[in-house]
Amino acid sequence: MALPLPLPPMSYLPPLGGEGQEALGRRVAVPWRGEVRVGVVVGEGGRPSHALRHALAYLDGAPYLRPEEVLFLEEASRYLFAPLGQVLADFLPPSPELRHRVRLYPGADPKVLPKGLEALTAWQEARGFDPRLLDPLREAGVLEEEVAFKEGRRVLLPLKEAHPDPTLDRVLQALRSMGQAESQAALARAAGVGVGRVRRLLEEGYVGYGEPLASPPPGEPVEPLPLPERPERLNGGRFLERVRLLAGLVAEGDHLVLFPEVSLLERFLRHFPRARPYHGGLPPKEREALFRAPRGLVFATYGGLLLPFTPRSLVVVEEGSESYKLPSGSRAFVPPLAEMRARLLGVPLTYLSLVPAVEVLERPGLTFPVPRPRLLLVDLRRERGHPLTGRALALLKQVEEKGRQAVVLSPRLGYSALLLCADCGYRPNCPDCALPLRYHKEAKALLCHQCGHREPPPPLCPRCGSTLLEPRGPGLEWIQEELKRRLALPVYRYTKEEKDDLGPLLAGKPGVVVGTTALLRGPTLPELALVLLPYADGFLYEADFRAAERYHRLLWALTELRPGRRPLLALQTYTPDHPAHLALLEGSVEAFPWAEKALREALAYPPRVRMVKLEVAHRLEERALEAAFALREALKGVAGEEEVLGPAPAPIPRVKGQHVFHLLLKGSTERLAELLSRLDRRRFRLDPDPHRFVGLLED
DNA sequence: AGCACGCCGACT
DNA sequence: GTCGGCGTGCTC
Repeated sequence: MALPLPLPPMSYLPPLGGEGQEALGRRVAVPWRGEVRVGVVVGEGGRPSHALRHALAYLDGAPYLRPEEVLFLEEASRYLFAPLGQVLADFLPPSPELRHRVRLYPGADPKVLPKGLEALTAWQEARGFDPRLLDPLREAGVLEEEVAFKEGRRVLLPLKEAHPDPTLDRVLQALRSMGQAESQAALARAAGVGVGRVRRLLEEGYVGYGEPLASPPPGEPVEPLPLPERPERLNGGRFLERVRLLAGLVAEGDHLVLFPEVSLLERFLRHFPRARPYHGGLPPKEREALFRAPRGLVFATYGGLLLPFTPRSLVVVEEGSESYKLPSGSRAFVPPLAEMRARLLGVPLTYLSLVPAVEVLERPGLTFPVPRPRLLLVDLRRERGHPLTGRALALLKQVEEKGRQAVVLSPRLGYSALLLCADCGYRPNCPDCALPLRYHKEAKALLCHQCGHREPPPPLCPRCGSTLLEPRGPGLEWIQEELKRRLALPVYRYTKEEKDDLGPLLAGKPGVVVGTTALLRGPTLPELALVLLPYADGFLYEADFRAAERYHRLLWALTELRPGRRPLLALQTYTPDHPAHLALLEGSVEAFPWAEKALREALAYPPRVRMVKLEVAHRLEERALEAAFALREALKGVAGEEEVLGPAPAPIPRVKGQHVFHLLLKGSTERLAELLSRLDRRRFRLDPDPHRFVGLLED
């Protein structure tokens, strides 16, 4: 039985009265450290080395997971170097709440009840009793327990068309126009009548309780673009062409389509009336319902991988997206798991994306022609003007004159202005992280974007006393202000945290939006004519080997910000001849990934070998370094020179008051498992497929 | 993960 | 003498 906790499976005896029943894949309630928790049976039999406890109850009539899903969990656990329970925790939808009642077995002597538990001669809700008192009774076998999932939330639904009584009919029609009501009182309020009227309708059978309605799927279907053969990857094309290609791949029968994030899933969903969404944003009931009976065309985020059905095929959309990386738990990167799932189910898998990930390049596939981007490279080594060069301003002026729209993209808030001394080069740092503090003009404060540390800016340079201490670097706020100063256009802001109402823009009014990459997930601007990156290199200067691949993918994604038309993409950059730029000028989505792949081959980076990251962190640098070297030491004689990299300080060596060191291990899954088995897992955190090297791993 | 236990250095 | 951080073992 596996609990959704970072633990390997544990053994229990079947629930009393449940002996001999099929158990594999069923959910069970079990006593766990004094409380009751929900787990899934992942195996049967075995020879226990100690006395086992009884599970309390099966929670489902039929298995919740099939043997196929259990096998997948086992394989994924091996692949991710994570306990099976961790994988379960990552992929299982959250369990509904438990209703747990207890009493003393009717035959038992009430004298066994300790003080305070006398009430247990009758059924009682288990919560409210100290689990530490209940557990001994359970152990002694005198506690009768009843465990089941709580009844789901039920809503009021109309059952008939009309009611002869006009007053009651008004209430009925109110419910019909609402679709459903939370409660009798809610309906009465909405209809402006007393609850008595609603109760009458209920008694007469005109309304009744039922499951909440699923959200209605809108959608204008597209003409499918069928292919003679099913390729393993499909790239390029326009967005709508990829939608049509997908429609061709999943034309009939059961299919599972994975998306990196909900916003992209919904963009596709508009064209697939047949598709059912499955993701964390759905009401739990809806999600649960699909999990219990998955079929048809399912559009899902990563959790869809555990849906207990065998689709005809799997499609992974935008396999290179960073959003496939789970930030916590097993820290899995999803596409390889999708591949594993398809292999175990014996069904084909297709990657569908604009720019192929380096990892999938070698698969047989099709790349469709892409409209050549309109790219303008502004060389910051030659052009004057900061943060906006003369050329950039001229472009913005054009947008203004023509009454169009522009997007100005800043590389995260973290790159907002730095406070720099023009005399001595002094730059204030965060006392807890080894990061320069960012100057936030609106807040008139220096902020650490990593840990949130905040301090007032010094009036003079603390090092040389100069008055020339001022903000430098094109931060989002600075750019926003500069735009407001130079343009008559309204300026909007769009970040993950702060989303201005873009209503006027969506209605076609002119304006400029300043934002982060959150803009890629935002609404489509109908009159978008210009996309400007005032500091394109900011996206490139990140300390990991995938930074360039990400940047290239970002540029291509920007060319699709306004499907159907091609806004001008203007980049202010110190490296105009970067291969990613050349690839766009060439109009090739594949050229850069191929070059990148060759580079990775030469350096023995993924995908040639797997790489895992071990992270050691401590408040004291000495201790962190010591622990990191201890890991290296433990591998001495076991691992070869080329299999271990580091320890090295993390790109940002101090985060949240902790000094961070990394150790990288390279090799096959089996080899890595062997190396990791030599190490004490409590001494480090593991990332089984690192994509970024900045920051601390989350739990 | 979360908890108990024991060790050890630090400090009122 | 006590407190808190840290390593270790364990959960069925």
